[in-house]
Formats: sequence, C-alpha cells, structure tokens
Amino acid sequence: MTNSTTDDRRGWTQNPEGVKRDILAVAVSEFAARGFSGAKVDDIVARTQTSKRMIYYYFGDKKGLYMRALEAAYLKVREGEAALDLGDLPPLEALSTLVAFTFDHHRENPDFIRMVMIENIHQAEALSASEKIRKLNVAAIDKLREICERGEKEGVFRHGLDPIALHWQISAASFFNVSNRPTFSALFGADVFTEDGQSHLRKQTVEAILAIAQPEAPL
Amino acid sequence: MTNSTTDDRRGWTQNPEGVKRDILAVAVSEFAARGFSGAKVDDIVARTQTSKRMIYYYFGDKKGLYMRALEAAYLKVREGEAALDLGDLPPLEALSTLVAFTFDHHRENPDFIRMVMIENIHQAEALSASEKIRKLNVAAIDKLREICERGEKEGVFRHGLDPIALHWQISAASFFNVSNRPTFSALFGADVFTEDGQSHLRKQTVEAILAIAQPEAPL
DNA sequence: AGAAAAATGTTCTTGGTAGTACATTTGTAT
DNA sequence: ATACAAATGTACTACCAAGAACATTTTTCT
Repeated sequence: MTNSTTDDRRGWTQNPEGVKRDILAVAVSEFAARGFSGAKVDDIVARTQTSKRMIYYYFGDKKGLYMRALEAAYLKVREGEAALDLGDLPPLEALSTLVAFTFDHHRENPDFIRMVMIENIHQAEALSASEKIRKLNVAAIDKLREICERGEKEGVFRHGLDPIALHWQISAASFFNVSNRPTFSALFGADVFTEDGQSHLRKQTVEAILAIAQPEAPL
Repeated sequence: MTNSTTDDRRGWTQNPEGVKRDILAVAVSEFAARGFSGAKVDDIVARTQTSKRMIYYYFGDKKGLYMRALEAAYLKVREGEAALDLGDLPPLEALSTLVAFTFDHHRENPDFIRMVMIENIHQAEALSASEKIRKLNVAAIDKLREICERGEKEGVFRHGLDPIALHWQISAASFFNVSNRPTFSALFGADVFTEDGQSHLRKQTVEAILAIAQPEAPL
C-alpha cells in the first residue's frame, strides 16, 4: 500500500507525494496572489511543512514550480467542469445551464482566474509550453460544440454558429467578473458584486448568450 | 514662454516636464509589460534619456512611479473616449456605436488594459488611492447613463435598466478580448483574433448588448 | 554678479532573494 | 546487514535591484 493519496506526515516519515502536493497548493495560492515575480520562494516555503530544499529538489527552479502550479490550477478547474452533465437537456436549456454554471464556477475558483491573468501578463509563455494544459482544453470546448450542433440541427440555433466564438463570449463575462472585481468595484461601487447583483449579472449574461445563439428575431 | 509642452532636449538643457513625460511613457510600457515587481527601475531608466536619479527625484520611489504611470494610462484612454460624440443618435444606434467603439478602443490601448490587469492582481490598491482616477471614471459612465434614460423614455429599452451592469457587460467583452488574448489563442487558436474574427466578435457583442437592453421579445 | 534653488550626473550601499553545497536520515533491494 | 538510492535538513553564497550619498551644473531671482 502506498501513501500517495493520504496527506498525513506524522512525525518524521518520508512522504514525497505529500510534500509535492503541499508545495503545489501553497505555490498556486502565492503565485495567484502576487504574480510570478511578486511571489517569493521563501514565502511559499514558509507556508509549507517542508523546506526550500524540497522545492528545488522536486521542481528545479522557480519557473518549474510556477509551471506545475499552473497545471495544477487548470487540472482542478477542468475537473470541476467535467462534473457537469447536460447530456439529455435540450440545446437551449443545455446552453443556459452551461453559461450559468461557468459563471458560478469561475467565481468559485478565483485562484485559477488569477493564475490565468498572470499567465496573460506573461504572454502565456508557460501555458504554451504545457502539452498537458492544451489537451485539457480541447476537451473543455467539446461540450459546447456538441450543444451547438444539436441546436443547429433542431433549428433553435442559428446556422454557422462558431463554438469557439461562443466560448469566448461565455468566458469573457465569467472571467471578467472575477478578474476585474477589484478595479471595477473601486470605480463603480460593489453593488454588482453583492449576491443580488451577481444573480442579476448571471441572468443577464445567460440572456445575452442565448440571444446570439438563437436565430435573429425578425424586426 | 515655457517649454512645458515641447519635448526637445537638445544638447544639455534642463527640461523637467520633458523628463517626467519621458519617464512616465517608458514606465507605463514597462509596468504594462512586466507587472509591478517584474518591471525593474534600471530597465525603465535604460529606455529613457535620463538617469535613475531623476526617477527618485520626481516620483519618490517605485510605487510612486507606478501610481503616476497608472494615472497617465487612465488619463490617456479616457481622453480618447471623451472624443466620442453620440449626442444626437437615437438610443439604439447610440448604444451600438458605443459598444463597437469601446471594443475597438480597448484593442487600440493594450498597455492600458495590461495596467488594469496588473492593478487587479494587486487588489486595485493604487487605483483606490488615486482620487484623480476615480473622478475620471464617474464621467465615463455618464454617457451610458444618458443613453439608458433616453432609451427607456422612448420605450426602446427595458425598464429599470442598470447602466452600471450594462457597462460591466460592455467592459467584460472589450476587456477580455485584449487581456486574455495570449491564453485564449494558445488554447483555442488565433482565428478569433484575425481581422475577420474580430469583426465577427464585435458584431456579436453589439448584438448581445442590444438584446439585454431591449425589451424582451415575446415568446 | 552672486546667491539660492532646481535639476541632473555618478557612485555606493544595503537588503532581499534565487539558487547551491554539504550533511544526514529514511527507505529499499540484495 | 549492508549498500545504495531517495528524501530531507541546515547553512551558505552570489547577485540583483531599490534606493541613498555625494557632487555638479543650470536656471532664476535680486
């Protein structure tokens, strides 16, 4: 029996997997909070059960750690998404469910959002280098593609609907809602981030997405 | 006659305003490119006509410089927005013009977008401290508020339309389009960022915004 | 002209931070 | 049990980068 899934490090037993997970969890949180240069290896290690030595032992250098942290963040979030099943819902409901779910899911994963923000600041350098992440995301859009196809076939969606453009729209709203909360609320007040404000935005976003998916209303 | 508006520093004449502007311009670009901790004062100064000494002379410290750079970025962008006049357009056209304009304007000011991204990483700390910026932005939303009021009165917009929520929607699309380009194109291809892709998104975004502004279509 | 103030150049210092060297302990295979 | 490998602890180094000290030049004001 291996201890690779349990997290206990009673006393002073070796626990490589546990150590790695410990480091990664803290690293995600620190990188997300302060960015790549802003995060300090010493600060990360301070929040850890282990020593700086282990970071370099397992991850090589700060960049290596960052990369693995990014992968971990993506992995966790995409796992959460995969849990959503809308197989037998009719296209319209499937789409609005997906939008509302994405909106909420992003809100629940602010660290992931922040990692992506940081990655964008750095021109997606690490992300581009990660085969692992790219594979994850191809799958992420399949669900949406399938909805589009069904909707088109049934005539409830417009023809030639581009799933990637639609995904862009869904992501834009859901992402911005988390990423820009600090500046937006500083400038325009926090009303839209109250519970009521957020349900309103969620509903509004669903409506907006449905509008561009459905055939244009005749004037 | 003062030399505060001209930028020439022939030979070795003093030119405080020119020096400040020189530094600020480079600072915006560097901070936008590398973030607060990522940007190095020495790198900034290297791209400047002046010396490190002057940065500390005029801006106190790195944070002071960052703050002024942020203000400069906001100022420039809001000036560009103010140039847009849609006073006599009917509400629907005014709104779609505003959306399309914002979409394009953000694209044309990537450094501004990146400064805001960085500010969001840092919880809008500097922005909150800047009276100057907050004032600018109150004005930014007036235009939209006025459109909403007219549209409501004329019955072409739904009742109780919240200008701030609408601004959120417009910003989300326009901002995300620039901020997340690196990761989005790394994951899903660059098609949506070609000229054709962008016009499609712009049109789609206008349509989405109009849909949530107009009265709901009867089923 | 001369003094004071503003603006700029040059050099140095000090703290922080990524990464390393060296030593030791724990687990595993023969 | 012993040797070897994997995992971990502790102390150190080297450098980078923010900011300061000190010196000089330009401008302005009387």
